[in-house]
Amino acid sequence: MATLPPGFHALSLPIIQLSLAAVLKCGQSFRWNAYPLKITSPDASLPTHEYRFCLRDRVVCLRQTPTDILYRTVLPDPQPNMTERKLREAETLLWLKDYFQLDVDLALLYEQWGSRDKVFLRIRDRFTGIRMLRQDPWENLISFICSSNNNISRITKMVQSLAKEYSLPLLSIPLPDGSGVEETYYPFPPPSVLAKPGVSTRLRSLGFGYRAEFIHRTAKMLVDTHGTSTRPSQTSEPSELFLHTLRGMATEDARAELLKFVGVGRKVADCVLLMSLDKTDVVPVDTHVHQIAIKHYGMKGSTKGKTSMTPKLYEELCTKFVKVWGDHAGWAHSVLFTSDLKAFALHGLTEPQFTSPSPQKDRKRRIPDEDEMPSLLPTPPRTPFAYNPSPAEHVKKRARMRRTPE
DNA sequence: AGTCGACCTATA
DNA sequence: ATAGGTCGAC
Repeated sequence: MATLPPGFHALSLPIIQLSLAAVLKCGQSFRWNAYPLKITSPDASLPTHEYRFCLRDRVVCLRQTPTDILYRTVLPDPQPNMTERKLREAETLLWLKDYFQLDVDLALLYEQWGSRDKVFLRIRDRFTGIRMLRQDPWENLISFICSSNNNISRITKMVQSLAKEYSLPLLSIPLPDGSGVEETYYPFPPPSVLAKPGVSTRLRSLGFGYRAEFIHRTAKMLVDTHGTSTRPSQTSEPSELFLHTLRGMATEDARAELLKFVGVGRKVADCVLLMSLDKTDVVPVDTHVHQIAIKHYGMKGSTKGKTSMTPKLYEELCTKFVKVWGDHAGWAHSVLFTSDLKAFALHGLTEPQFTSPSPQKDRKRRIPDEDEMPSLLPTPPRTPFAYNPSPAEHVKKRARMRRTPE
């Protein structure tokens, strides 16, 4: 590290402990912005991106080198004096350590997961530095209410528009690419704001769909139960504090509390438990995780015909993964999940690049074969269950779809 | 107690 | 047709 960019401080941290690029865009938090930096020379020791996140009272900017996290605090005007700024910078450092849970030795966890699980061994070197964030429970809860029947890119748009619609702009600063264009940042709105009348109608018109009512009603439940104190503008509301207290509860009790909210089923509750309530062993099971379990961990089910996610099956999958990975099973799950996301992304990126005729005669949108889907590259062992003896129904449906080319 | 259809919307 | 599901009614 020769010189630090203006305003930045360095926190020594091997990239193996944290990969910002992987962690901030893998569907844990939906409110980080990533900006490419203009590259003058292809130097691997220089950051390629800047990442920004808007907290209640400041914007945190991050860059990463192989050996350090570079961080910078941006405060709204008027700019405080030097001693005050030092204080804020110290707060940001504390926030970083808490948010990224830097007390947890990720290299050690990877080693343990690898020794317990051969499947994990195959991917660990290609997906390093993927750790669980320690998010704010309120924001996390609302974000994952948005996640039902939804994909990451739309969830991201929804959460961002929620902040923009219901929070005042905190500050504006230029993009880091030197273009001079300014971007405005909005904090995540507190429960009292989303509990106000008319919110669900507005959210619907913003494209939240049936989740609009869930969000409004959940916010209302919280403020009706815990009240909304006259807050001196920059502190947490009672509802938010309540959600924080779930961290001190046993997993089952905390889960029971979360399940009381509308739009919160087992899957969403488990996401919140894992991502903001310190329940490191909780594995949120979705269709994707189910597929991974079938393909690589010998769980029953077919990789094609859709098996419905019954509560019983959900429990079975949970227990299975906890048995495989141990007390940080939820963390390990996140690594697997991210590697699988990457596998999908690769298909989107590499396929159109075949300029020369590929050996497979380019059918448009051909379905990837079983073996190329998983990110677990080096020949995944074909489990007895991975083969689906009767794909007939699926094939038939596809054939019919093709017949309407208009 | 399990199972089933509806639900907003965008995209492979 | 499905995306990291949940709700309400059998």
